Amino acid sequence: MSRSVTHSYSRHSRAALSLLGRLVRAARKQRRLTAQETADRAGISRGLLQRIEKGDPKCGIGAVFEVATIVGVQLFNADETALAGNVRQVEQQLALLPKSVRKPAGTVVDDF
Amino acid sequence: MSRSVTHSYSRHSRAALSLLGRLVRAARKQRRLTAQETADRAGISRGLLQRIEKGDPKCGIGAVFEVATIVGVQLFNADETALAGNVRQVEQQLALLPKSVRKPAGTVVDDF
DNA sequence: TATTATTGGTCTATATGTAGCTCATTAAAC
DNA sequence: GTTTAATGAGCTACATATAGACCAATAATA
Repeated sequence: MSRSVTHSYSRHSRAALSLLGRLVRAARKQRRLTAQETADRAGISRGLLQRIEKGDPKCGIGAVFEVATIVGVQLFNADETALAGNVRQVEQQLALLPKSVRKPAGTVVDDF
Repeated sequence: MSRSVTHSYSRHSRAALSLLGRLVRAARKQRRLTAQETADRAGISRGLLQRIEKGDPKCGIGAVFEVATIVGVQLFNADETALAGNVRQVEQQLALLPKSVRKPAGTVVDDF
């Protein structure tokens, strides 16, 4: 029962998903890696790799990032060390922000 | 039966996951958005948002990208129109590549 | 200080993602 | 032209991600 609620994704999200999938596919072929071979290296099934390259929103983000890493698609346009640095940077930035967000009093949705 | 095979992720993937989660959290607080409010807008549960901000690899990439979009975290350091352009660009790049990757004859793993 | 929205954690039931096959089609290598 | 690896798609069973509740601890406001 309880009919499945199909959620829709924003145009931006779909575009990003599609781009990432195509980037993976292009990078994989440029490196002359077989779908099966790539899937094996990533520890996933070939079917899942197909969905990833198709931009399926329901794929685990860990699997997607792993494949991207394997075929050499840079995430965040940042190399290895840059990532760690960014993490620390955002960490400090977070420390300055209040622990919990709380609406002052009568809060109108002034978000634009 | 069939004991669950726990797969491990590369350092790079984990770093990227962690960074994305922290970026989302920082961006959400800067915009003074409640966890519940953000989850509602993204059409997901508050629990899932918590996992996303924690960098859980098992979250659906669609949900992650949707949340990132909502709180204003740029994916690929590219704006809306740039994404569509990139998709077409990679599309053309793909058209030039062979349809299927096939190993010549005796193929040694010369990948580095 | 008192109040209470916000958050983090846990738990359960259900929906669904994933692996692991199968088969048909395609296209690279010979 | 022939061979056959590579791909795309579909299927089932199992593992698990997710929603949605709950509660306790925290911290922002008054």
